[in-house]
Amino acid sequence: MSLPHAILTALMEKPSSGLELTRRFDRSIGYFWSATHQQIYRELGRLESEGHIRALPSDRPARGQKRSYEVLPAGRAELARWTAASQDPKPYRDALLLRLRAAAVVGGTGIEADLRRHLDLHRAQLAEYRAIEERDFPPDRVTPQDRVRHLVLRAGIDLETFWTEWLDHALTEFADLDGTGTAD
Amino acid sequence: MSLPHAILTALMEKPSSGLELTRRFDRSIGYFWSATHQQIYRELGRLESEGHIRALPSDRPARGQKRSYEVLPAGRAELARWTAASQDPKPYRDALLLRLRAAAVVGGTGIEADLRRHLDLHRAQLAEYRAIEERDFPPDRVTPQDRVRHLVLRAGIDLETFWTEWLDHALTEFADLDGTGTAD
DNA sequence: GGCACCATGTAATCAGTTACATGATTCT
DNA sequence: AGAATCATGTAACTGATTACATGGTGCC
Repeated sequence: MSLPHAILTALMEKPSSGLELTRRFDRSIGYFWSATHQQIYRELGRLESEGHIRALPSDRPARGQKRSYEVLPAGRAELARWTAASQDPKPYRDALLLRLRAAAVVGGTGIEADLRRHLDLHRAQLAEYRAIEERDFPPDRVTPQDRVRHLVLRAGIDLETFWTEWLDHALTEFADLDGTGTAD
Repeated sequence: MSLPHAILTALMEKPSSGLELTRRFDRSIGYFWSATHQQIYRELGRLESEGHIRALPSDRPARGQKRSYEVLPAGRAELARWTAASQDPKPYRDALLLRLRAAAVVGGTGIEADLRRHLDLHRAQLAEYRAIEERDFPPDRVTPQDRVRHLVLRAGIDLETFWTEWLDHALTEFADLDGTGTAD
């Protein structure tokens, strides 16, 4: 039950239409909570019917017409409640690690090319995060809000750093294995 | 489409019944691909009807009776195919980072207790992984299979290390903020 | 017989993905 | 008028979660 709260957060930061939200989910928010436009429109409908958000009065309701939303007090209260509530971490799932374990059991080195591809993707993501850090978080002018946001970005940077290092290490291991034989 | 392959991998390592698989998913495999017994039984049925696995001949089919499965050649081939196929990484989702961003916008420190709880959980997981590393991966006797498995375990250890460090850092940031005021 | 535990399932629901549909606006 | 793009949706499906149901075995 996180998507509605992701949308509430985004709308608190700045009232937006569905498409604008979609674009923002492709950038900042999507870095840790991705969503497609279909999900977003469906959820905007729910949030409105629950009284958590409302369309800006200036926007008349019509298909193909832009409709921007803002958060109502009830929505803000719900967001604060959810933020403070205790939540168990979701069970972790990682297809790449699973595939590596599978590769160990079927004895395949066919996964190597994809490891390299993932390494490139993570390197690119890391570079993007670092660019954001330089642009948006200069050492001076740090409000409490800025510090929390920087903390979140730091998690992204450190995670991508971990993956690039791990994949790099994995690839050298595989290079070794190819030399000594991998068949079961 | 990873659960069937997770089950195939587990069954390749050792033929098992549904409940035994469930227990193994609570331990080793579940560390990067969790599944409940309901999912597992459903998937075992599918895999059997597709001819990827079969019940061991010794087990007669009856409700409440143990039924162990083994992987057939077709299942092994499917697993090898899937292992070598290219797959895009799934979009990342992390509720805790989302909540932190939400906290920044509603100005709440109520999330602190849960950060501490998550820190404890990650510390415990890290300790468990390290224990497994010491028990199952002594420096000597390293077959290629062992090296790949160690690599996977290393990913788990490094990820948990990252989270404990990050959460620790986050908590000190929050301690600072409480001193200077966090309200928006 | 009653209870705990082993073992296998069914059903309902929910969140996320994929494919497709439709209207409005702007540019040529 | 046609094409591109902006903008909002519908529908079908898949995977995962939650709650519940049922039978079997061993033990007291």
